[in-house]
Amino acid sequence: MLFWAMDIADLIARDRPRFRTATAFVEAVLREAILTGALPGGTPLRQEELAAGFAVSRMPVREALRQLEAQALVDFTPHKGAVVTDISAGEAADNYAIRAALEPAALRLSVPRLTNADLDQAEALIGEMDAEDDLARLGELNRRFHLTLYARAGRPRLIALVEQHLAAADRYLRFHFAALGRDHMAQSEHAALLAAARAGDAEGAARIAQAHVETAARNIEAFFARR
Amino acid sequence: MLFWAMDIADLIARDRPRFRTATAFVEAVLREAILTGALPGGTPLRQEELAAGFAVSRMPVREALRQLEAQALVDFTPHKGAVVTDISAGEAADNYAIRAALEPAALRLSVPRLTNADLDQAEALIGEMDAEDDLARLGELNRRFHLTLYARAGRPRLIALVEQHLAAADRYLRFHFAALGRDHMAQSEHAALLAAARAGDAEGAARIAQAHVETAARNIEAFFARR
DNA sequence: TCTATCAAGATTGGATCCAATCGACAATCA
DNA sequence: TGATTGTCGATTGGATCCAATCTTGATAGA
Repeated sequence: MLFWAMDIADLIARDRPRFRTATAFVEAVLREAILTGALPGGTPLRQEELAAGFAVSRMPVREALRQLEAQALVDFTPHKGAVVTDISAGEAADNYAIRAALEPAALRLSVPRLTNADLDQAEALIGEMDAEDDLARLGELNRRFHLTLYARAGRPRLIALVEQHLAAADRYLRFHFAALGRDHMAQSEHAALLAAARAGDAEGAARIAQAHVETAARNIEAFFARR
Repeated sequence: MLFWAMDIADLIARDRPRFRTATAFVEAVLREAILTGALPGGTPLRQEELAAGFAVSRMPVREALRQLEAQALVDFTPHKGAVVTDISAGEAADNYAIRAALEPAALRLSVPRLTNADLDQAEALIGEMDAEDDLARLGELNRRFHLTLYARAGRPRLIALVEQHLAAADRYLRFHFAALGRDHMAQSEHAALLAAARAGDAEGAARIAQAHVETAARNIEAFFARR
């Protein structure tokens, strides 16, 4: 049977129609499962097992796995199969190095063009984060807050890259929160980031964002060192 | 028939054994063809045609196309097929924005740990570029020069991202060189970059690299504006 | 006891076949 | 005449089957 075998029937009934092809559906569900931690790093992904779980043949599964491989979410070895990429200290360091470079760049482009509606939405998201306790929701809100501030960068590929790495970082944050509880420091940094954005200070916002990511990187690094 | 139908037989005989699977082979050849411009942007990629050209079934072709899609080298539309991503001004701007952010970051990590052998190799590559006239070779040398300086960053995913976008940039550079001829300015910037690296000045190298990428971005932008 | 070899089962890679979808063009109706 | 519908060819999506490869465990030999 499958890990979330009980929910999969509902999932198919609910979400499958939203996708044009079975490949797209399988890919979306697997990515979600990996990013939320439902499929932990190191889990082997047997094609036949997944195909049975999704009630499709092995082929859409194979194509979905290929795409996940290109997103560095699974490791593919010829004739051995796919394994969920495990979250090592090295992987985390890479992720944060990339984000520390990309997110300030996105802000420099986006901040001067943000509308009041964008800024209000970002502020609302900070409020929601204060009230939210569920980790999965918190990660989602955090991502949406940051992406709202990057929305006007006008560089779709750049933003897609940021989004991808932001989502991957949720896997580390899960550890982080589990170890540290709620991160009040991050919330005050979010407020500072929003204030800079509202003031139209792109350079200041970029600096805060870089420091924000680097702080998170140090936290995770310390966590891995203790473990 | 296939675009490079005459060479494909030799290619199979020579390079196919170097790959464990047909999928990997097809993917490598297609990527090379796209990046070198042999397959220009907008070219539709029919699965059956490619399969016949590579003397395989449609399945490895499909898997290869999925991976190329995740690398933004082809656009995939359900039930319509794959098309080589065309090089627009927007795509180029994205590429350069990403590189302008990532390459300085790579240098800050790598420069302090470069060995004399690394630096000598980079210098040798500059010499080779002076002597080389073939555009394809020039792009390859340019890429190797930059990657040599990033080699000690110790962030494999970051470097892989840089490598991928550096390779994609060759498609724009092809236009650039075609329009402008050899770029002497870039060569002197390479020399300045190497000098900073030799002096152990990571920050200075990062600044030069960022300016280097931004200059290239402006050149390409101007080219697209004229066209 | 340790190592090497080999055979069987499991699992993936690749080929072929069928179904679903799209595009274009012709036919029909307002 | 113009819009709509329907049909056919082309092309992709998905299922099933076979081949190639890996893993595991048993067996033989030193």
